Amino acid sequence: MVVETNLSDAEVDRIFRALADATRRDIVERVLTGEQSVSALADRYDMSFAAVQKHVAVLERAGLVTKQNRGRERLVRGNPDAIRRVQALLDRYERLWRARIDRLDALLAEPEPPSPPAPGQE
Amino acid sequence: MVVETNLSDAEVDRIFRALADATRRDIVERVLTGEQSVSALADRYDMSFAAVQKHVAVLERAGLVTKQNRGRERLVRGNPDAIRRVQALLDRYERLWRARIDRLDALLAEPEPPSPPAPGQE
DNA sequence: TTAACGTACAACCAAATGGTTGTAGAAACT
DNA sequence: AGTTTCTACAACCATTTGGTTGTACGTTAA
Repeated sequence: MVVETNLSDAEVDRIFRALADATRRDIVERVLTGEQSVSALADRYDMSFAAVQKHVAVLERAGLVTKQNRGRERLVRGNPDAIRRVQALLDRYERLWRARIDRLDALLAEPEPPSPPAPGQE
Repeated sequence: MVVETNLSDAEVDRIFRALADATRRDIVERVLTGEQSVSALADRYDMSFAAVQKHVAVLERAGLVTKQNRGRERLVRGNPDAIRRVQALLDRYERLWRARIDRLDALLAEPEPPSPPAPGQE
């Protein structure tokens, strides 16, 4: 499965920043397990309703959660696409590192010492 | 391959916060591809040396890069372990979401309509 | 209709962030 | 020795962040 990675720097900024807070990560876990209203979420944390509301807003701006109106409630649910996009980013980082290790391994396997060889004139 | 996930909230905070900046993500890419001195990195960005130095310090505190002394230079290199740990975190999130989808699918597959059944008194 | 609930939003505050300049020290070059 | 290079770090500043309280409004319940 190929995941789209067309994310601007600012979008990636918002996603990582949103995940850089334990309360927000906990909210993401809860609403991935099952959707919950903002006040149901707020009951679980030792802070004001408005503070939790702000955290949800940060997650929403980052695209990590969506809100849906039901009566007077706002149901918050997780957005798995955003999570996959971040995973794709980190996969890319790991591939870059792996390519570097492979290059170093190739160098170590060479019989030649670190003399710059001016290649193509063997 | 099983990746250790014994990270405190504060450590995860630092990792995500470190990645929530385009300059720092670019630095991570560069030093994963190959180690570079701080001043070599600073030449590539339109900001002061001290600013780049701060960015490297943020990455180092998050464990995403390490620094090694070579003469008067500090060689910065990426730490792939940290990247794998974040991937493991996101994998966990995605598994949570998948479990939720499976549950919803199971509900939809049930023949019963959404009548709250007062279970055990059929 | 009135009261209670769930939410939105503004105003405010302390602390952290991301940048700057300046000073200073250790290592390398002439 | 003197100078340049690379780094470290302090001080400062504007903006953002993460929390608070208070007010207002739509929705549900009595």
